[in-house]
Amino acid sequence: MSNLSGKVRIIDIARMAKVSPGTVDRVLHNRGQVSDEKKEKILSIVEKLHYQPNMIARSLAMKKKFRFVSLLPEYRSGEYWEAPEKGIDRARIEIHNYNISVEKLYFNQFNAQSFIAASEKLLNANPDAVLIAPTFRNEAALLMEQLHARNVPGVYIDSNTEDDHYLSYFGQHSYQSGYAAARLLENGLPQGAEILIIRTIRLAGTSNQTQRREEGFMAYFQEKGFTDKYRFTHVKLSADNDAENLKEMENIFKKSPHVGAAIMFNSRVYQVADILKKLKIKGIKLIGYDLSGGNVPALKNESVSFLIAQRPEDQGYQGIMALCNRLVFNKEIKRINYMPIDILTKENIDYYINY
Amino acid sequence: MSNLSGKVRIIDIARMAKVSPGTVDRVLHNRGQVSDEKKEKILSIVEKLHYQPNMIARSLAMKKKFRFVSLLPEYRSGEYWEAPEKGIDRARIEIHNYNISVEKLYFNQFNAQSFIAASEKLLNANPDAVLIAPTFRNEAALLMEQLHARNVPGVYIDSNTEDDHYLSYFGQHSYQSGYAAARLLENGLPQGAEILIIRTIRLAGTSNQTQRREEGFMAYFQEKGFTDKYRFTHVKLSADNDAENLKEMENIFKKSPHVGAAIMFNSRVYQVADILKKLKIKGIKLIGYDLSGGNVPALKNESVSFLIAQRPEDQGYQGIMALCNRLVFNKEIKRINYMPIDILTKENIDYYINY
DNA sequence: AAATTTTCCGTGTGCGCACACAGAAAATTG
DNA sequence: CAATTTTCTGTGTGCGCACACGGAAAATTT
Repeated sequence: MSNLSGKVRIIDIARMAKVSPGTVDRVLHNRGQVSDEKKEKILSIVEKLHYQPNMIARSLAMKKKFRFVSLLPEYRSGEYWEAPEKGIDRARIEIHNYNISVEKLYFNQFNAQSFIAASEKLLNANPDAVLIAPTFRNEAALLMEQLHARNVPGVYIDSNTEDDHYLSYFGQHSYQSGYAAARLLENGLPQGAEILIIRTIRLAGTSNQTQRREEGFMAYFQEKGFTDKYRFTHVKLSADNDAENLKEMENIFKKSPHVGAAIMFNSRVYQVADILKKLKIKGIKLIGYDLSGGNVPALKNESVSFLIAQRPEDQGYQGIMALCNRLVFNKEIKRINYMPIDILTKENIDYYINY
Repeated sequence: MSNLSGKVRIIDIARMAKVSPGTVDRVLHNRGQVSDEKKEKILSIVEKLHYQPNMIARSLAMKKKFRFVSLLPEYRSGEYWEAPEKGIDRARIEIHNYNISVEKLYFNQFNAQSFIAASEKLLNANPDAVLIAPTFRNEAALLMEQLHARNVPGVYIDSNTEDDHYLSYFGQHSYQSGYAAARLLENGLPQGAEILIIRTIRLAGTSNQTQRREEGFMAYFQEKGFTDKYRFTHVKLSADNDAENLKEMENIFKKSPHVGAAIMFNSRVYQVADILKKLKIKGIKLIGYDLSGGNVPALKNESVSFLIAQRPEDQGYQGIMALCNRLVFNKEIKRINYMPIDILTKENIDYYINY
């Protein structure tokens, strides 16, 4: 080669194959119009020299503009879904010079109809790639199928569906995270203690995510043969009626003096912490999920013992980057990407915030 | 603007300021040779339009080659220092098209002289930026000072020194990680239990890293007023004499029947797990650091309860990327970057490996 | 065998920027 | 005021690649 950096360029290959750069280009992009003879010669040289296209130059030259669209639940400041969006923005800034734009669409996570409406908008936007939080699984699968038919790659974050039309998934192994939570909860718990499993009643039904977590949680005790060692009580709280929730919890503690721990599989364990505080009940080991909203102060003031987190910002970031790697850099993308199951305590949480 | 993407280019600014692109270039790079009048006009337009140079195009055009050099301890496969190097390699591949090369130098982490020798090699290599694991703090600080005098930015990973000539640091808050470990160890431990604090004797003396961890660990018990609640026993093990270590531990357990937990602040807790297994001692809560070597199987077979990890791969990756961002993209770099204090158990470790 | 179509291939241009060079304008000198 | 120096500014080239265009060579048709 005659270039300084020692990197193989198209023109190097062209010269070695005694053809023009244009011909090499045609081979590399599979655009045909090349005789088999020259094609094979070029490919063998590409192989031998381990040619790697200079992505910098490629993206500078590329005329094509990519349009990414994300579809996430609406949120208010401090809520869970702020984090994935932050990750998406970080990715956007990083890749916007590759002629990639990222638009955002939102739906109401308690209203399937709004998801459907947003889906339509998304399809009309004619995206080159999409990132979806499939809160409504069936509707999401339907959308993904349509995208697949149009050859538009899509990634899921947070949870995935059972259809196999998506390019990639970034999220937690919900079952295993419940299993890990069980271990933390059980550690040091006295025999015969009562464990509260608290759910929030929702119009839309229990999410698949929290359900799998609960399954994993229970599996721990079953596998260890601890189902008789503790008492499990299921509690249902309203999503909005605080007064009623207070009464409900008061009743439970009246009936059960041996409650040792409680767990909540969604991101609102701080509400339970609040209730316990109001009832002046102490010494209950509380475990919840995610860094959102009131959970951080609750962990810091020790009313919550552990939080299980799932790197939501990374999910957004990596989801977008996967699409970029696929479309722009033509890389292979791993299909299932489980995020680490982060265990947060008062003592280490500071190093997870804004990391 | 007349370009499609809506991005401001140098030529757009030139046209608006009624000058040539070359003049704008001179202003942007502070190369002088521009009249104050035009300079100010150009700068005001740059400001108003929020001009952001296209880094893609810049790096394609840039003639300058950057030479990064890393200085890490030598290691054998599976050992701790394999991870940072993996991160460095990942960064290297990602940035090699920006005309950045990364060379690696090594030293023997038990021999200060080898660090000094490697330092000399490093300086002779005339690097544009360096990444250093300052195992030998004084020697590292000296090296950093010389680099600083030559205007060569350097980052520390793993631990840092007290000099202030480094650009940035990526590593764990050792003290706090010891504090967090204490919390995990104490949870569920019965009153009066004995806690073993195990060190490895080293010729080079205790590393600053493990010392700070131990300080944080002890601080937890002091702050909580638990110093009398438990008994603390310090144990010293040889770095190589397994037979002697076995005898030493056997003696300890003969004398102390109430050992409830043990902690080791370096990455070799699996050795203690081995010893306990040979002595057929069970029910001891063992806590250690890092995912290296035998620690992973020890955690998985439950002979170790918790491992504290510090994302060594990320340290290497982010360290190199920081240098790249500083030199190539001229970005501001955060000086102190504490890595999350990851808490690993049998239940979540799988999702940290190869993440 | 000439005309037409199809297959194949080389050349040229531009992406946005850095940087070299030449040349114009202004300032200084004699 | 001409000659020289200094200050300033515009033009041109290339980084490695994608892609359009035009045209040569071969294959096919008339």
